[in-house]
Amino acid sequence: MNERRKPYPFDRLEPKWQTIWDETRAFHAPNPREESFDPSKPKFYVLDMFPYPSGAGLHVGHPEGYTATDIVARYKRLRGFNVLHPMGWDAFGLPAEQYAIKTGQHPEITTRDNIAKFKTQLKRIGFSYDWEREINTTDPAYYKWTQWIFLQIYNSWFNPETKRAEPISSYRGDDPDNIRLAYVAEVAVNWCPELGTVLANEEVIDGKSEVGGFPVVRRPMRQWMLRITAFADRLLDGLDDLDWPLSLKALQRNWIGRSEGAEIEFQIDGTSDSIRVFTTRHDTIYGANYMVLAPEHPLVDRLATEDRRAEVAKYREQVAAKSDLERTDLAKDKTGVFIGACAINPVNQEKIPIWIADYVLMGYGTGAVMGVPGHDERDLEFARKFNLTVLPVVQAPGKPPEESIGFLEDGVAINSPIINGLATPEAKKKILAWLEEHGVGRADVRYKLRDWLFSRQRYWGEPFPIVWEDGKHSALKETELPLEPPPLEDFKPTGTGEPPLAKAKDWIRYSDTATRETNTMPQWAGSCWYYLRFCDPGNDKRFVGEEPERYWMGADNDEARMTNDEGMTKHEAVAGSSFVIRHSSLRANPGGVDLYIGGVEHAVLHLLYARFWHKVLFDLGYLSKPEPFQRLVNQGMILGEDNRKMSKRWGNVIDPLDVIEIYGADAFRCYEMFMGPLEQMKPWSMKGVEGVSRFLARVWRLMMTENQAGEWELSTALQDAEPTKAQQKITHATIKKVTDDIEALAFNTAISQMMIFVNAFTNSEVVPVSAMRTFLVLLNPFAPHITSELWQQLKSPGEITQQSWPAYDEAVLVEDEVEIVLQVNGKVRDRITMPLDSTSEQLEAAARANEKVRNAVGSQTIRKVVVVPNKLVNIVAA
RNA sequence: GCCGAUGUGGCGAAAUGGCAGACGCAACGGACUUAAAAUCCGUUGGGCUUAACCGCCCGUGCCGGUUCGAGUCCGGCCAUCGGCACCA
Repeated sequence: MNERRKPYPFDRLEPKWQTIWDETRAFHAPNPREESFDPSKPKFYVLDMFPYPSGAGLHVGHPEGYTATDIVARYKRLRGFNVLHPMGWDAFGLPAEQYAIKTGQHPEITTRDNIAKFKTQLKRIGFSYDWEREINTTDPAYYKWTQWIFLQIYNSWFNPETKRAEPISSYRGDDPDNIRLAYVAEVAVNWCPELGTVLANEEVIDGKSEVGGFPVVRRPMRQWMLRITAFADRLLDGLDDLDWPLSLKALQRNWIGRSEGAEIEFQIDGTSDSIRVFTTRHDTIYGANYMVLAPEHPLVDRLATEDRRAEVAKYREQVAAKSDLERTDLAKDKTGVFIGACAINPVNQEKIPIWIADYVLMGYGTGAVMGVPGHDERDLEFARKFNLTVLPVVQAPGKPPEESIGFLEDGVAINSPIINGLATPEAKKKILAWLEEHGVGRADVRYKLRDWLFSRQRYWGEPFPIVWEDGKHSALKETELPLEPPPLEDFKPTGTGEPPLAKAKDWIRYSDTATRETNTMPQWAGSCWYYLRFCDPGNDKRFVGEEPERYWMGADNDEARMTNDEGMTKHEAVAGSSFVIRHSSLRANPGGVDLYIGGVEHAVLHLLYARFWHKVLFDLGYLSKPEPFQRLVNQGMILGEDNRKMSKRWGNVIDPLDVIEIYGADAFRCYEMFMGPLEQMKPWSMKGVEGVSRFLARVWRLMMTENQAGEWELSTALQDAEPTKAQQKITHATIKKVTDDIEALAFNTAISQMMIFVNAFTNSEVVPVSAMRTFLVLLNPFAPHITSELWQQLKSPGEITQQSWPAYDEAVLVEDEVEIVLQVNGKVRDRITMPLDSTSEQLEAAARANEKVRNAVGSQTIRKVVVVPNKLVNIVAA
């Protein structure tokens, strides 16, 4: 069987150019003070979400985003930018550890092998990364600084006055451990028995672990938490000025889940205890005729009356036995028990019974709600189930009170003495004022966001730089970093919740009286700041040098420091004018990572966590900008040819290296970009790759022909000739279209235009070299290998990677004649050619004289004529 | 239920409110070839009409609106996908 004939020799020239780029450091981005640094060049930081190097190697999803950023990086270099385009490895994580448990091979070895494989594969696609900046989160020289940043967080608190993270030294209270941004707390955590570790809320999907899909149960444990909730408002406000997909901003906003309402205090009848509830509908308080506590609420034990105790205990047991999944699954049917005690409704002094029910969650608000069955679906369901009275207190527009039950929107208050007749917003204000006046309530804001559960019971992660003594934790000294994990033979989780590191008895012992923390950090820790490390990866004095950080992360002018998003939340500031000024100046002065492309799956994980760390480091004065990623784009998923998600199960997985073997890296890159819009989900098609490969082969044959001996040589059609007018026009039109499309990340249409260009030159007897050189530069970011080779074959000066991006001349694009569309009543009747810039009168006259127009108008009267110069004439007749 | 995205040929898709379907795939026809592959040239939304040319009608999920003119803007539905989900 003959070897499949290659349409052009990509198998030779692609490795050739990859070697040249490596050897000439073609894509090294110099830092300030480096010899080759050119201060006159503007910077551009274009970043990929660095991969977890799994054993399976690259799949076609990775290179989609990577190709997009590579095109932008190469394009920006040609436009004279100093481009930071780095790559690295997010290499701590469960798969390597689980593999280690199965095979006994140390995760370090697995990780090293996997990285080597990934790197080879990425290089084979021809990405223009600055490999001198490669980083690896499992490298002690890297995680030294992950640990160091953790200590910054540990040694900080959130000052509610300034709304900033500040060093713990500025705290004047008596128990600093209570207010640290990294703290230890006993909380009901997500415990995954199968994985033997706890997980963050963000890592639990439908009651199952995101990794592996194993069941997760609630279990109280002492764990490290990061106080991300303190930053909820700033994380929310910061989104406004970011150039991110709206859907992604919505995901984060949703996840943070801010709601404004009131906290109201209810006295417990016959005791001095009180219970606070949170509500967003304080205007409905007159309808509150019972109260519900979460079964885990700490006051339940105290408040339950003797005769109800057995019942209460039984219910609490039942609830505790349910997994999260069951608890939400059985959501339809309300359950609960009366605990015997009553509360007093502060507005009317009515005694209302207190229940516990699992539809109230301990984790949100105060773990207690006032039951307003008239205007809350869940409360209504509960009241109906247990035959509690239902009183309408908000009248729906156009409906009588009795039909307003179940009405959830804003209406008019009824059956509510203080606020009767008031529209909901006013009613809320008045009730709140009343509650405040009587000292039983205040305005309050609550979030769905929980503090970040930051410890894991794993081996393959960053150890905490923390020691324990007498039940108290303290930080390691900076000089003791990096703290490396102990060498372990047995990585298995203990199953008890005790971390594997606890098995290393020698390692744990810090001194005669102190022991090391044995938990490790979650996989997300390393990726929270890797984009900063890329700015200065070799620095062993600082996590990132000040000057490289200022240069690459954007702001070396004063304006940025003055216009950060901090100090006041937007919700407060919006009342004053300062917000408007700040808002516009932020927009005018973007910074940070200029373009960040990656999958949407990190919406409420990496992208939220990294923003949080960034803000802490910003507050502490280490960073130039309050936000890390100015512009973010999510690439769409690539499906299998059968339109299903690629998976082994369906046998529809495409291996990029197989594709490159047959069609070459350039064709692979171009096809991934030609498939459709970057952000869109789209199915793979081998036929499509073939089509793009044909296009590149046509580019090749435009300049090269095969001689008798089967060798490629320069085509004789190539000449130092002046391009014809038509050739010039198409060349300039292509420059314009490709330039605009790259800026808009519309790579599919850029490639279409280049296909049109090539089609126009195919079969030309004379192919002007100048037009070809221009074209090669345009195509270079997409297909860097073939264009580099052809550039050299054409004996062009220098390297193609060092050319400047062509400019187009608008004048060349101007036509002397234009086609005018003739419409009658909006329907196209004919097309005529007219001189450019014909007057409206000339166009109208030509239209009226046109035979097809006259036929279409017939005996009707012309009512109106719309003329769009150089475009169309529409005759309105009736 | 809430939030978000998407609906255009046989398929992937184009289209600053102004010629719907660019470009590519597939299909069909032709040239080259002993033949095939490769390559090049052409046709290709649906329908009606015509011997043929010509000519006409319909068409961007559905219904309505704004406009001289709507795939595009507005209102209301439907469907598919993604996220959140007893969040008070």
